[in-house]
Amino acid sequence: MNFSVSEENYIKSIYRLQQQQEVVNTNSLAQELNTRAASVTDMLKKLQLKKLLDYEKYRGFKLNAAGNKIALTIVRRHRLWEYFLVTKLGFEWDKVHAIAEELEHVSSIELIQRLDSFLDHPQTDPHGDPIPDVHGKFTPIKQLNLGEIPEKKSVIVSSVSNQSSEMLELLNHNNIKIGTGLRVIKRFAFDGSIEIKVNKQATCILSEQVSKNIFVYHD
Amino acid sequence: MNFSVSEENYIKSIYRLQQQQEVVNTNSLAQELNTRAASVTDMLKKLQLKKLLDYEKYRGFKLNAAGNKIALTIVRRHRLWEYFLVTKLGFEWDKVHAIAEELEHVSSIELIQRLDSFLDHPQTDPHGDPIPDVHGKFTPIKQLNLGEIPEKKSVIVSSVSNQSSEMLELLNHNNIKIGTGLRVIKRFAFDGSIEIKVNKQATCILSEQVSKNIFVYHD
DNA sequence: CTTTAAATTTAGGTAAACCTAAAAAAATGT
DNA sequence: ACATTTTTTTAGGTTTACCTAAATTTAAAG
Ligand SMILES: [Mn+2]
Ligand SMILES: [Mn+2]
Ligand SMILES: [Mn+2]
Ligand SMILES: [Mn+2]
Repeated sequence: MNFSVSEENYIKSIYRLQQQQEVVNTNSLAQELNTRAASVTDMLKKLQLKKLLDYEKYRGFKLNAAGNKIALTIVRRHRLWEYFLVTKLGFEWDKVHAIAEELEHVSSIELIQRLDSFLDHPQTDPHGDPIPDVHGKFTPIKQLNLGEIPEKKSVIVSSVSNQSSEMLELLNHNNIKIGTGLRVIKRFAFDGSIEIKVNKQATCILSEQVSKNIFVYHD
Repeated sequence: MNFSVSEENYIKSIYRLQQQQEVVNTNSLAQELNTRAASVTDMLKKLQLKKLLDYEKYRGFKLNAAGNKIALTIVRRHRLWEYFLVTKLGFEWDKVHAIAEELEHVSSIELIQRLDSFLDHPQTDPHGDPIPDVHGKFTPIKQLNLGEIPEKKSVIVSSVSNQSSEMLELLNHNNIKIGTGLRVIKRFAFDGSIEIKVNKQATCILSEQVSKNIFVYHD
């Protein structure tokens, strides 16, 4: 089947919200998509008619198996394009999302296959999020929150949940990116801030607000 | 200003038709866009309102300076993407047009600037058509038709006006592509066919139908 | 168990981009 | 010049994806 840009955006947003809430509700989807609840209801009916959605009036909704598969192909396209934009065209990570939001709707299957080969089958996008393969499969890295790593433990940055320019600026300043090795030196109970060593070199202090947005895995 | 996918497709098609006819008429545009005359009239009013078009009811229409500029940026995007698809992703030339037809509508200006740099500022697309620069300027190669090159003259293939798979197959078979050197050995008055030497090596016979679609410049 | 508040859906409407059929204008043939 | 054909426009629909405002359902509070 073939989907409109709007349908694809709805599907992807529902998928995203499902990572947090088992069942999605109308208002949160409306907020996510910058639209109104009434518009969401319209689209829900359409997606249900196309058999991508489990939906009961007033009770919330979620993607069924078919819907999930579609969502994963869109996520795959989005993240491959983001990877392309950063590694080949030299964009900073905070600039790629909006562009990938458009590119992800280009529908050629062969295009994505070839792009994937050209990029050497990357496993994660510039924000550390996993890229599903052609069949929608991916290995979710088990994410530990830097805010909860105890002192003296060494970890590697796997992803960052806040992908704003401000966050990027802060991380760049401290030479932290996806794949960087960190060691928690000291935790300050007073404000939740932590002192860390970056790549076995410089140390720096991160506020709790920052460390909560950084996800890591064990060394 | 910002244009819809539909508006951009109309603008580009009008531009294309203007290369052949000074003033464009409703029916030919409808045919070009696979739509109906009434739909074209609707869009003409809109483009006129947006001041991109010189248009007088029943009298035909053409892009004004502003419209032309827009057209050239869309052509630029289209051809850069085609070049990317062929040189980086390894597509054959007959497969890229439809995909570029979608990619050309991705609106980021920085994307196209960076893509252009990444590709090393190519001058022509895979079909030999010139790629306009950021300001819409390009040097139109003066096109000679292979069907009119006299015997014993050597030329270089600059573009091919029929970009079908069938044409590609025939050219591939004879090792002819953009940039290939050709020498006209003999012209046969009987059917307009010509014997040519390809890259100073093998010779082959091209029908008039084929040679008319190949454009060349002097060695 | 009501009453009130919040979430969701329905009703009815708009704009973009299409369409068919009919009317109007321009071009053509004799 | 006038009738006929062709081209183009207008009139009036449709579909998609939005919207606001009102009605309905569910959840929360007293
Ligand atoms: Mn999108
Ligand atoms: Mn991402
Ligand atoms: Mn297009
Ligand atoms: Mn081309």
